[in-house]
Amino acid sequence: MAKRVAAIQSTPHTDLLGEIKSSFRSFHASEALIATAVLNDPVGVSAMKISDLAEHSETSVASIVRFSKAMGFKGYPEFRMALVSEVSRLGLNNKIYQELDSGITVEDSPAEIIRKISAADALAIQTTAERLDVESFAQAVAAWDKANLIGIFGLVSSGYVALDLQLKLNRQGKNAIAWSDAHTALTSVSMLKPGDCLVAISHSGTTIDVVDVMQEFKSRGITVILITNSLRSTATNLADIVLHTSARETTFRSGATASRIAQLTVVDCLCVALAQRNWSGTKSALDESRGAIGARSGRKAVDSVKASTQQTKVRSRGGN
Amino acid sequence: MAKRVAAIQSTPHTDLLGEIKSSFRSFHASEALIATAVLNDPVGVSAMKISDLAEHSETSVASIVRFSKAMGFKGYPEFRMALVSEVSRLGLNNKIYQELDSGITVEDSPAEIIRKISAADALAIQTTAERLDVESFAQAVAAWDKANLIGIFGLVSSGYVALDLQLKLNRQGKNAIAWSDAHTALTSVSMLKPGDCLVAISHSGTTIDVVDVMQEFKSRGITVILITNSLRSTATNLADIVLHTSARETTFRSGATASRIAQLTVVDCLCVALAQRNWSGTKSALDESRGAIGARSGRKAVDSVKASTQQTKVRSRGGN
DNA sequence: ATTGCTCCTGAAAGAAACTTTCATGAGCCA
DNA sequence: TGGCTCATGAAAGTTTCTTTCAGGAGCAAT
Repeated sequence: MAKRVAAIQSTPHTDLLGEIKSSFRSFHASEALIATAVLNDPVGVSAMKISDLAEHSETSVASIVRFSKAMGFKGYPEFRMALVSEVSRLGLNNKIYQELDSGITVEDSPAEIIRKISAADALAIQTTAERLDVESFAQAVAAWDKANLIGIFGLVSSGYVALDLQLKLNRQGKNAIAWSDAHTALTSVSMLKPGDCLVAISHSGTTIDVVDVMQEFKSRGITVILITNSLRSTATNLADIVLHTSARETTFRSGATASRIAQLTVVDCLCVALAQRNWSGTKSALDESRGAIGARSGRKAVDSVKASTQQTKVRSRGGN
Repeated sequence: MAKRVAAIQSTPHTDLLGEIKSSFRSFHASEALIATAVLNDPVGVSAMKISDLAEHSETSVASIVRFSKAMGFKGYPEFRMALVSEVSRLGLNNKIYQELDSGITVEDSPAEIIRKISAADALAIQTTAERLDVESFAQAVAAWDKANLIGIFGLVSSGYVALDLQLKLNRQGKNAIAWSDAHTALTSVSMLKPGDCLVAISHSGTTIDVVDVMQEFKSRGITVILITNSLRSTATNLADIVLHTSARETTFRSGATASRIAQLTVVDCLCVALAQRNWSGTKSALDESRGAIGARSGRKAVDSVKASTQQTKVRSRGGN
């Protein structure tokens, strides 16, 4: 038996019922009885305590404990948990990940709207992460690290990402400034010197203002980094380093939110990578800014529940 | 408490975590601690025996039994089974989730940083969507629809989300205005009349400026909608409608980006739901704003690649 | 066929997990 | 301030699970 146990124990029980089925030949009499009971009615068994199952399968509690251990579990409760999990998983995993492209219709309920949009957003992040060119990513971080000042340019929605990026960089003590319109950006062009960076953010990569700004900065020897969804556009041709987002827009989504969320993720990754690069230097700057905020937000309205709740959260963070 | 129990018992626990979240306001201190522990780490809790959970949540085993019964179960084992089932159904127990709390270390490669952060962001969206209270969501949409003017308030990072929301609402012809500091917001308070809405966006729900602004607007009979990550705070007690985001912050992420991404998703869902409500009316407004942008961005630099890119985008927008 | 061995099996003792009870003390209203 | 209600955790009580142990079936060798 020892061999069987070892073999099964190594697997993480992703297909418990299948395992039971395939091990069936090697079961002893009482084990076979138990296995049969489980396979015949997994849902029913998953609701039974050990003594019920013993009676139901016409064996004994001891045999069930042995059976559970033979299947690689610590005891019956663990086996039962896995069975519950399996039953639940199999019960519902039919209708998941379809319909991403189906868009939103007039008949969709609020719950459906939430599900569809969040799926689109999550997918945008995942595909962006998968397809992001690590080489370019590393180059961008290096360029930032080298720069004395980082200029950031984005229009409308992308402008909010630009502001966000400025905030993040400033927070770790990096000199950065965001512009949300071409005129301001062009007026400020002499602030940046060769060796500095311009980060341009544009979903389409074709908006004329973005192209104009990139051109002007590039002509002055400034490294131009572009964050865009387009694989090939006027802007991508112009940029020194291109970071692609991968977001599809769905019906009824004028605001290109999936795209902006993907941009935020890219920006976030870059900032963390930069921070990591200067780990020790960053830590103190972060702490300083946190301290400044904490002092203000904690002034009143701290009841005991909230305080202890927060504490729990902190602990669970570090815990596992 | 009996009333609460009865209400919950009638449901078959198809969305346990959502139930916990939406009942949160009615929980007592120790119940809130337990709920927080469960929501913060459902997978971890589902593996705990009652005494472990008591210790982890800093309460007692007795409180956990009471909590389980309050949620409509016979006892803790039944509650735990349901939690296991839920976790398995949602697929939360796969490896992406497990890695979340590992944080980012000095040794992580750029590829690892990208993977970890994108996983955290995607998860924030998914859990937020899963746990968002549909009832509150629908109420918020209805309140927006009714309002003549929607005020929006958020500080710093949340301020960008506020601006974004304003943009989205304006785009569909809805009168809305965003404020990024308390002084401006309070100065403008008389712009809103009873029946109008204030949307407050705050990750923690404790920042004093946010609370002040909410209080002032509420006292004037304005419906206050709050988007926050905190389950219970001064702000949640004050708000008429609370929409919860579910984002955990990881090491080295001062900017609370996962939280902001979750906020954006919520905002996006709300806007789409509102747009859907006024389908015909919206369509023309969207077309108008698209027309205005198109005219500008098409002015020059139209190579064939870019043109086809844009066409693809337009098609995908209108197409599905 | 009988002996002796192995190893499965279930009963019961022992351990662990869970539930109930009850005293305490915090919060609230008069 | 006093009396009330009610949430809370410690500990006793109950249920559920695990381990131990003795009985006995199967099998091989003599």
